[in-house]
Amino acid sequence: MPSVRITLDGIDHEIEAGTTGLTLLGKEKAVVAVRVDGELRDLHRELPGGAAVERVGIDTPDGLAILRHSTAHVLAQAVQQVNPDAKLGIGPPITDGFYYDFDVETPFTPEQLRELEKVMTRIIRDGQSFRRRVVTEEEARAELAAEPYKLELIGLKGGTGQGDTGDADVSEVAEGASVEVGGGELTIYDNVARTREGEEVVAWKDLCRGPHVASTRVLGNGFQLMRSAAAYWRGSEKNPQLQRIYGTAWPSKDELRAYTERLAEAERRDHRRLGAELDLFSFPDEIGSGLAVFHPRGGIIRSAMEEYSRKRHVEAGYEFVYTPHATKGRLFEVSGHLDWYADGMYPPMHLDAEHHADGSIKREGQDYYLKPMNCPMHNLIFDARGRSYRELPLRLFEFGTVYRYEKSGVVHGLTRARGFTQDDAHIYCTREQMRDELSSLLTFVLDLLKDYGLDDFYLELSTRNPEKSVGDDATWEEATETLREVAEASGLELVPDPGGAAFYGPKISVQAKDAIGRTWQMSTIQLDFNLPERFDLTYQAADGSRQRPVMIHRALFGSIERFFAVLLEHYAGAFPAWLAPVQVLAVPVAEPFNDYLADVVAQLRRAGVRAELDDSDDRFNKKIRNATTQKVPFVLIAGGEDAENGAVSFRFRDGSQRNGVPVAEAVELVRTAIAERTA
RNA sequence: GCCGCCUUAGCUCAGUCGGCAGAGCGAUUCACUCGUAAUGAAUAGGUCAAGGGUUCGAUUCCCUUAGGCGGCUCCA
Repeated sequence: MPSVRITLDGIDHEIEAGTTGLTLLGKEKAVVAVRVDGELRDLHRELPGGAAVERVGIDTPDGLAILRHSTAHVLAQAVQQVNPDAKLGIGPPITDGFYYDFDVETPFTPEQLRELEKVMTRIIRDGQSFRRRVVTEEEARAELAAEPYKLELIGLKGGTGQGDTGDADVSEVAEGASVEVGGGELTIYDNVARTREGEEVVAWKDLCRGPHVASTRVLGNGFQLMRSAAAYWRGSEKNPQLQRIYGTAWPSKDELRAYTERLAEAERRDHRRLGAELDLFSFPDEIGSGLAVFHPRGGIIRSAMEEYSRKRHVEAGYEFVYTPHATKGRLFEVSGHLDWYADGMYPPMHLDAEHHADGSIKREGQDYYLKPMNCPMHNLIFDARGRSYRELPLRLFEFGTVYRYEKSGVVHGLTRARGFTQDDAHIYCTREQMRDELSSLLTFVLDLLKDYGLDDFYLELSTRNPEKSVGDDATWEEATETLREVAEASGLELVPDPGGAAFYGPKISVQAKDAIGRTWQMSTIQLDFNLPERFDLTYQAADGSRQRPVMIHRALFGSIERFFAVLLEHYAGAFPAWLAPVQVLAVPVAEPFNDYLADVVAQLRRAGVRAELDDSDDRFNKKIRNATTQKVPFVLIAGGEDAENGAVSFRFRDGSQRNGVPVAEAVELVRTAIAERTA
């Protein structure tokens, strides 16, 4: 056999011509594929001479994607084994798992998922190998004649590229924008099983770019089917819905367990659950879907959040305004909202129409709308009188409540509500001021978010969607570039979001990671040259000319309700003392010390602390337990020993204690922790 | 809006293959109460989401509506 040279992870190797990844690396169980000159390949394929070969470990992002994608294939095989009439959609890997879409007569039931898991386990134990085979378009069409969706994918790419999503960008596929057109050749993967006689048979096949793990055995350590749901074919609601099965897959059972534990933790932190447990807010059916009421405890947290924000905004030179919740439609015609977002607005209330007895119109009525955004009203404040360049930047701030008619299926607790309050500001400035204003604004935003306890950020730059926008290219270009420069100067990671901008201008959004690693879109900063134009806003410049201001839209929390939910989940309900609804709970060791502690509570309240005394009939240990489940930051305990010494004992939220603290010192300790937001 | 699932006491959930409904926590009352996560007992609390249909009889089966949950689409 002639030999060829390759490099393996940078080290020179001499191998026999025709050696596959499997022969070379088959003993290394953690290697699921190789990267040959930068391209991911199956272990079954030959390693070409001169190639730079790298191991792809099962724990790497690529390795996990391959593992999950292969598991998706096994799922599809299982589905078709149970139900040969099921037609295949696509089955890509996604974060932490995979899905596969099927066209089936009836949706999958949870029982069927358990059954499918068993069938999958049998396939996996069977040790089938994934074998890649290049086919022509004609061959693919012939072999997949019974798979209409696969045929559609073949047709989509004009005969080149790949069919299944492979490692395709899932979001692209979901949007149906571009089923990946990579590869240049069509491939089918055969799942080859071996009979007892040692004969190889093709158990199943699927159009797919791959790559795949070498054998189904690799998948046996940690997969689970999670749920089923409907999904539109190629992500468009104009298309039929397929039945999607979601699954997860991991290299080991421990990792699978860690993942399910992570899900359980997220569920325990769910703001809807904590909101009820801690008596913070609710969504009464009587009011309507997506419209929250805040209970006293939630209310005090919210007001503490708002109060601190207000203070910081005053310091940063914002002025406070108030605007109504409803307006005549004309305002949103001028702004363009009715052109772009009428569907997302509550329908109009038609008011003031009068009719003659014969039904003819005596007076035309007016359409009034609940406001979905505050900016048009702020523009009217700007325009209420002539403005001078000396007033700029003019920063108008409002906790402005807006109403958006969210579709029924998308309403989700406080994070996606139909009525919510934005911490909304609009900054009017000159073009010259714009850059400085934006960069100080970004600093302000990040500093403030940090004060609320979030500190892991990245930025997203949302750029123009030509289908949904107003204004000319040059203006958009200038606005976008300015934002980009400011974002890049921050030193934070900047992720592009093409087409994600609002109709009037591009935006930077701040994405924050919470305590368990989920990211949330928080603040948005949008640069807008268009609304000032539409509202014909002007100021008088130093030379006496009339100039058009630039407008910056910004919200830090986005929506207070949503930010509340994010913090609630971030802290798992254990708010820092400055936000906690009850900051101190005083617990007497026994009834005779109620009065003593009542006096301590009174002192705390005088110091501005939200303190309560637990003088219920519960026994001492039960009171401690109650304080713990309510996640009170400071529990103050007093019994005979403390009372004699004019002291109290602390029990902190982590269970630690500090006993015999003189009352004055205790009050000071609590007061300081709250004022400095340190506990 | 679309698909699926769900709705039983304030909360979390049992249960009835169609025959006037149960637990734990919580609440109320009484008794108990001395050092860091559950004292005991009693009591109250439900048109089994709403409306319609099938049936001798419906919380249970069917239909409609509302609300919730999980996805999809959407998210200015």
